[in-house]
Amino acid sequence: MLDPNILRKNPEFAAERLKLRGFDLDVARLKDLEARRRTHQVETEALQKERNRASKAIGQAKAKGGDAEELMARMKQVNEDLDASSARLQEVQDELTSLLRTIPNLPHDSVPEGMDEDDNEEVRRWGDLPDFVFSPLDHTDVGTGLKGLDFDSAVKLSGSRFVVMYGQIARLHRALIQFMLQVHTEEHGYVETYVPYLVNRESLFGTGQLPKFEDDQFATLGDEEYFLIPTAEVPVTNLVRDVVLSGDDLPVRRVSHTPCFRKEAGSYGKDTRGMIRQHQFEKVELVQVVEPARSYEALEELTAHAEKILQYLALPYRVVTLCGGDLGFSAAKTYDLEVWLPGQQRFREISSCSNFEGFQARRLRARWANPETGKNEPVHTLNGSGLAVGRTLVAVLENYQQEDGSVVIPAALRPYMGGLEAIRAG
RNA sequence: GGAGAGGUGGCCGAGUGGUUUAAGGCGCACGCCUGGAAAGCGUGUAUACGUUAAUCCGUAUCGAGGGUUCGAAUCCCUCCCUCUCCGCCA
Repeated sequence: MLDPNILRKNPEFAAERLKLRGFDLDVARLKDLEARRRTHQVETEALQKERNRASKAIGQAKAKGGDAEELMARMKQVNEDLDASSARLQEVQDELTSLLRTIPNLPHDSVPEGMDEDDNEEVRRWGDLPDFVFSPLDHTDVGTGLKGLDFDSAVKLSGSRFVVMYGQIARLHRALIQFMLQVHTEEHGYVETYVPYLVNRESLFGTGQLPKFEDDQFATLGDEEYFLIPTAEVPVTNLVRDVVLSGDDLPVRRVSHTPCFRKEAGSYGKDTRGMIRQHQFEKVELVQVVEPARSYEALEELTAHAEKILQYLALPYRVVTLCGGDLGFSAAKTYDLEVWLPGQQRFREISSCSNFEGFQARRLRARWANPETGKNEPVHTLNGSGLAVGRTLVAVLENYQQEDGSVVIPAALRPYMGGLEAIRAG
C-alpha cells in the first residue's frame, strides 16, 4: 500500500511517478473521494460528539434521580442523522480503500522508463559466454539423455509444468540447495529460516499477492482456507507482520529454502518445454528488513549476494534494472539476474531482487522504533532469489554439458556431491 | 474429532451498562535527588483521522463484524484467532 499521505497531499506527484509503470491514476476521482470523505467525517464526528455529550448528561441526570425523558427524545433525531451520516462516510471510505489497494508502488527515481522487458537496462555482465565446439542441447535433452529428468511421468502424476528427477540429477538439484544455504548463512550473514508452505489470506495480502493476484495462487479445498506459497517471500516477510522492531533488531536477514507453487495463469503456451516455468519449483530466498535510510544500500548488497552464487558456479550472467512497465506490483526497484542458457542462446531470469520500500511494511504493519523521531515508522522490506533452484539446475546442465552427453559438476558443488566430477549416462 | 479456558495499550493486568476521561504495575523517556550510580520521588509515555500556524481540542479504536440501548470493554448473535486436556497420528 502506498503512503496515504502522498495520495492525500500530492496525488499529482504520485500520478506522475505511476505513469512510468504505465499505471493511470485517476487523480480527479481520488480528490473527489478525499473531499467527500472529509465532509462526511466532519459531519459524522460532530454528531457523535453530540451523542456522547447527551449520553453523559442523561447518565448524570439519572444518577441524581432526575428526569431525562426530554433529552432522550431529542437524541432520536440525532441518532437518525448519525446513522445516515456514518453510512455515507463508510461508503466513501470503502471506495477509497479499494482504490488504494489497486495502486501499485511508486517506482524509484533510478528506474528507467519503458513498457516491457525490452526496455530493461543492462547494468553489468559477468563471465564469458561458453564456446561450444558442438551444438549445445537444451537442458531437457541433456537431462532426459542422462535419464535424470522425466517429464512424461510428471504429466501422468500431475499434468504439464511438473518434473520428476532421478539419480545424480536429483542429487545435483539437492546439492544446489545445500550450497546456496551454506553460502548465504556462512558468508553473507543470513539466518536460515524454515517456514510453513501453506499460509492464510492475511499473509498473501501482506506481501501484495492479494487481492489482485488471487488467480495465480493455488489454494486448498475444504473448510480450512490455505494458500500454497508462491515464494518464501510470503511467509518470511510476514514474520515481521504486526511487529515493532527496535533499531538493534535491524537489519533482519533471513534465508529460506522452500518449494514454490504458481498457477502461471496468463503464461499459457510460454516455456512449455522443460523446467523453466513450473507449477512447483524450489527456491532459496533472501529477505531483508531494514531501516528506510539504508534500503537502497541493502538492495545492492542483496543483489551482490545472489550474484555470488552464480560466480561460484562460474555461470555467465547479466544484471538488468527493470523498467517501469516491467516492475512488479509492490516493488519500487528491481534488479533481475539473467543467466546465460546456451541451449536457448539467450539470458533468462534466475533471480529477481527488489526493494519494496514501505509498501509491504504498511500492509504488514511492520514498524521500527526510529530513535531520531521517537516514532514507530514503517520499515523497508527487500527480497531476492538466491537463487531459483530449478533454473540454476537448468543453467548448470546447459553450460556444463559435454559433447558425449555428460555434464561436468561445477567445482563448488562437488563437496555436496560426494566428490563426483561429472554425471554420465548409464 | 470431543471438552474447556481465553483475546484489554510496547508488555503484564483490573474492569458485569453511566465520575473509565481504560485503574494499577512493568518497561521506556525526561527531571529531582547523588561525588557518581542504584533506590526513592515527580512528570510524561498508543495509533489513525479531523481541526489548527502550532498547541489545545474533537472522533474512532478493548480480536473482527453485526445487534440491543439515550449510552457498550461490559449484555446478545455470528465469525476469527490463541492456549489447555482427551482422542487420532509421522
